[in-house]
Amino acid sequence: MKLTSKGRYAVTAMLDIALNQASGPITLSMISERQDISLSYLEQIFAKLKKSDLVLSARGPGGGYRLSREASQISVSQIITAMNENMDSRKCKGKQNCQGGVECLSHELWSDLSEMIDGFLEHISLQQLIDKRSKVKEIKFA
Amino acid sequence: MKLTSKGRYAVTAMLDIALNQASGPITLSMISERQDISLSYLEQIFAKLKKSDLVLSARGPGGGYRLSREASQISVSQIITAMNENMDSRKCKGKQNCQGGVECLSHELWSDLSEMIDGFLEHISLQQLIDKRSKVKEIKFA
DNA sequence: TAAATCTTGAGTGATTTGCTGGGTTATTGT
DNA sequence: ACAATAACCCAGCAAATCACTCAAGATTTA
Repeated sequence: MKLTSKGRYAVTAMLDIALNQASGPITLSMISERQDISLSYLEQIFAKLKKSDLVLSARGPGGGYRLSREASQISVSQIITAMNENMDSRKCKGKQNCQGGVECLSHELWSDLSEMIDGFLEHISLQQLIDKRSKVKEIKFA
Repeated sequence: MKLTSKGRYAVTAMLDIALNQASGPITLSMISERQDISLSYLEQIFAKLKKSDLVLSARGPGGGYRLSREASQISVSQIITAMNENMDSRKCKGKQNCQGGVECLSHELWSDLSEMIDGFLEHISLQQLIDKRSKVKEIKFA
């Protein structure tokens, strides 16, 4: 789980589509103007979004991008994960004496935390971000 | 809220101290060996950790670092925030027609999300990571 | 055919990453 | 006093990543 500005751009772009796709497919030019993200950078981002089946594309005039499914069925976690396809999480490579011993504990704890963050973002969909702005802030922990 | 490998290193190092400081201050050399992080990089990281008052240092023989307070009083959020001191979050700079209009909505939604992630990590302390490994995985959402 | 749009790829300056290497202070034990 | 230990400090540096530009196709619509 990595949370960079690239992921932010991706979520922003997906939100833009969710908010505007009622009137038809959204072109990258529109997103570029509205969200102030360069066209070519959007192209890179959407190549990954499409690879992960989060958007559908249509070429030619009148074409553009649409969400591949309802906004309620797309989680923030899925979008961010799509950006870091080459996940590292190499655990203990490069260290010989790290076979489940105490040295490795911190690594395991970190990957637990990473899973927790991922699980948290898995519960937040685009639709939730849009609809329940005030509500979603009140998420509490057991 | 930015979640990079630097933050991971910092959390790992803090966990290492929490797990080992019973026998006295922990030197960076020890962390370097145990966690396989270069000494100089640790120095950079601990400069920030100290600046944020998350650790105490003692020089000379027998010196090293200790947590500035109990592990239960140090949240993951605090550690990660200490790494990205120069937080950007520039919202809508560089765009004229973005004065609370529809164009800005995605930005607001993202910063809501960012707050949510931060709030989530604020609820997770080093001690929780260590103690309640199985328990903490069962955090549920309202 | 012409225009719109996605698709692909090469390249680029700026920044960050993670590290090397050199020091300087402050503290401790002998 | 002296030497060893350790935190501190700083300059640089290759590699990676970031965010972007530019250019050229490929596909669809009108």
